[in-house]
Amino acid sequence: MDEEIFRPLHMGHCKVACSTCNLRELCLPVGLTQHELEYVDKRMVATRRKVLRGQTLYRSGDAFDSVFAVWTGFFKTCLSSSDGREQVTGFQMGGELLGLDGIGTGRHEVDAVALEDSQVCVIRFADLQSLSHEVPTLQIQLHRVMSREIVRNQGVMLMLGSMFAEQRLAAFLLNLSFRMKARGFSASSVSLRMSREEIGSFLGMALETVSRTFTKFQDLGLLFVHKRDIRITDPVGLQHVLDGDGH
Amino acid sequence: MDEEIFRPLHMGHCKVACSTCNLRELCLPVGLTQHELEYVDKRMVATRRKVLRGQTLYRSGDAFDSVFAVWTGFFKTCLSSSDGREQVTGFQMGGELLGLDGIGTGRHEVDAVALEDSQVCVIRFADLQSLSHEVPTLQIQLHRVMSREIVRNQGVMLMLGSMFAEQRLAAFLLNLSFRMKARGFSASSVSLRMSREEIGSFLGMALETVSRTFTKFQDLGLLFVHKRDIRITDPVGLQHVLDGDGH
DNA sequence: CGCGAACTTGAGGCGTGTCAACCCCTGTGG
DNA sequence: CCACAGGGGTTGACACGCCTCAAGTTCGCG
Repeated sequence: MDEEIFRPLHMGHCKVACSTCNLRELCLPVGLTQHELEYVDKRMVATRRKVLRGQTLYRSGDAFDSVFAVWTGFFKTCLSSSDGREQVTGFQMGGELLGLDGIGTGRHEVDAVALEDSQVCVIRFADLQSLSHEVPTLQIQLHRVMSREIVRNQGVMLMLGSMFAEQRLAAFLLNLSFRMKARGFSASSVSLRMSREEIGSFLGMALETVSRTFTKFQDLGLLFVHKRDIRITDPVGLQHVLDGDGH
Repeated sequence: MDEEIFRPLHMGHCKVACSTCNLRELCLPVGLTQHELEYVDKRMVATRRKVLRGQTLYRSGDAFDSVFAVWTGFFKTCLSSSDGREQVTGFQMGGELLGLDGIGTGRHEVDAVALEDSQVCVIRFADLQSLSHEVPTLQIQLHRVMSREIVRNQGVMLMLGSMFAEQRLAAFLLNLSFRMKARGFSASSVSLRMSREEIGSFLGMALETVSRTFTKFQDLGLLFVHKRDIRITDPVGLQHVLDGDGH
């Protein structure tokens, strides 16, 4: 495959330093002291891996031995059932962890696919576990991340179980906007990295409904849509849609 | 309140022993050696708490300091959004853990309500964390439990996002049946502890649709319904419904 | 005995999925 | 350089699954 040509760019074994990473306040080591960070740098063997757009970071069924922190780029995770139904279960951006699904069984339970050229920090889970013995803050932080993932997924369940299409899309956009803002990007100007189909799968609706709802939001003056570029002009209005004002 | 009368029965400070618990192979300490189990008994201060039917074990917003293992009985967890929508996010039975949602923020994010008179083991999370330093198997096990919770929730997302009402109810019943069987109960004779409304909330459908689907399953010869007693006569047929055979 | 909660069943309407046509953009190969 | 194919997106017409509303039943309990 052509990708072999790019191997030198993969930086497959480049050493990673959390202490100097600009995502450290959003990522696993949140709240660690400088001293702890440097200790983690020394002890945790994390390498970096490049994943090109469309490539999978891991697949359902792959043996689990590492978790991955998104450094640059954008991912989706999706779960496929035996009969071919597919559900996007989340989108991950800088500082977010991938692969926690594999801990339970020792095998990954979902696919993780890059939606744009991306780089992840590869963290061997055995290392993380043993290191968290020595750095209690790190252990606490790992537990927090996992717990938040549980809560986040329950929020998605609320969305899928009890909202209309408009509310779901509003929730999705506001969430995306919030996360972009936390990473220093504009909260109003969102560039979607995923297709209408992927949004629809995540939100439990047909891609046509996603498209229609975008145009409806535009007609309502809440945002401007141009392909995958969204400019949110009325976040408060979007919040009202989410809150169900008008139903 | 009358419940004060029953205080002596609450066994609020009764010492709990994992090593002699008949749920130990389903609960947090799965896979620990006898020696490790006894060590856990000595070091982990777990007490037992009784929760009567309809009472809450904890509420969203409560300070988090413990996780709970269901010993006897049956619970639901539900998430309520600001505008009063409510979503049941799960049902928990013997050996399953409650309260993991609170780790991330230090406050519980959902309500946990007993659906029948129940007893839980109260495990102070700080104890669990420090003990897991000394018993690596325990730490691994905790991580597994949390990971499985994440995967389970993603399965629910698949259900809510891409299945018809019949498939959802089939999935729900088969899952319940499976878990009952794992606890030594009959897989075919299931006694529901929750109302149609609670099932509907969990499955993202109206209670009337739950009711109608039950009768439809009965008409198809898949099961017998009598109020909350379900007798599954054709689990394979139910599985076919779940798999979407016929759509 | 009567009340209310839980459940069932029916009728009708609404939200959204499905199917199809069409447009736009990009990449490819003649 | 243009023709063409293909993927992604939009829009419309229609169908259908499920929600809503309402009435009726059963059961447990005061």
